[in-house]
Amino acid sequence: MQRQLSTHLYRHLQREFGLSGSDYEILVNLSEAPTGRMRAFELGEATDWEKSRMSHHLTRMAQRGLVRREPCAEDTRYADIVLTDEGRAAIAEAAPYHAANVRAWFIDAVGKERLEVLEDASEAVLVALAEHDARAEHG
Amino acid sequence: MQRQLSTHLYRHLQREFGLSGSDYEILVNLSEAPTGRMRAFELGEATDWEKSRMSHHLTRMAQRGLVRREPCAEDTRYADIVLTDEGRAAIAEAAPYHAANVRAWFIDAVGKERLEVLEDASEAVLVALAEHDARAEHG
DNA sequence: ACGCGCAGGTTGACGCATCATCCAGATTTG
DNA sequence: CAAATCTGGATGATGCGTCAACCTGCGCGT
Repeated sequence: MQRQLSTHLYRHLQREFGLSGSDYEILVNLSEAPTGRMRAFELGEATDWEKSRMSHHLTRMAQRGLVRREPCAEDTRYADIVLTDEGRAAIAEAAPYHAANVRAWFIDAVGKERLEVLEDASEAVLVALAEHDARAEHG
Repeated sequence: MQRQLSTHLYRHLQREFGLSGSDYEILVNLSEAPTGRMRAFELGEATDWEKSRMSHHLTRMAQRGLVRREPCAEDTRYADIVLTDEGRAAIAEAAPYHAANVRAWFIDAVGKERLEVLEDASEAVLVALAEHDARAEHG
């Protein structure tokens, strides 16, 4: 089910707006940032991606003109990521439709009560994984 | 959560047994087939993959010696996919550990009651997607 | 003051997934 | 019977994600 849902969601984004799910995630985070600029590792925390994935993806998005790397004052060696006008336009156009799809296909289909159960279940799985990691580290 | 769980599951398979999640899925299906041989499109139905993904993946698995394409009696133009000894050994070794991980990290963590709710929810999402597809086709 | 570790980030190689396109043989249709 | 169509499948190009290796300054210990 998860696969089918993601496939539908991302296919829609791709066909209607030329954005991948990953593009969308980055653009949303950037557009929600008050200053409109973030460091790569902040995006990493927000999206929970590996740093190398982030770097590769930002490179590709920069080539398509959605995003720009801009030298960051105060921290010589690193760069800020900033939305281009094009990037801002893309997310503004896509977001309402994507949100509507998520609501129709997932949130409404699942319903409020089951959604709460699902949140608890997710939490429980994450706890189980964290416990396993903890054991692996010092075991 | 779904991403974290899959990552853990597949990382374990990869590191301990050198198998990807996709490899595993194919091997399980083949090893469960009474005759030990299946046509590619049967595997496609069982896994719900696109045909081109199947073809590419079988090519890679064949190169690694897990699987073999064997001309199929009765149906000249197509080929059966058969497990090699190596493939059978790989799945026999990996399956118990993988199943244990799925149980510990997912099934037990979620618990029986929540699991049932989750099944209903999945079903509801699939219905919503199917309805959308139906509308799109003749609309 | 200097060396060294480390956090943030980049790069290259590789495997994987999708799309579009093509192919052969079988089946329908005119 | 011939032409269009359908089915099962292969292939090439391209984008994505991971791993391993590497680079670069900052900060810490001595």
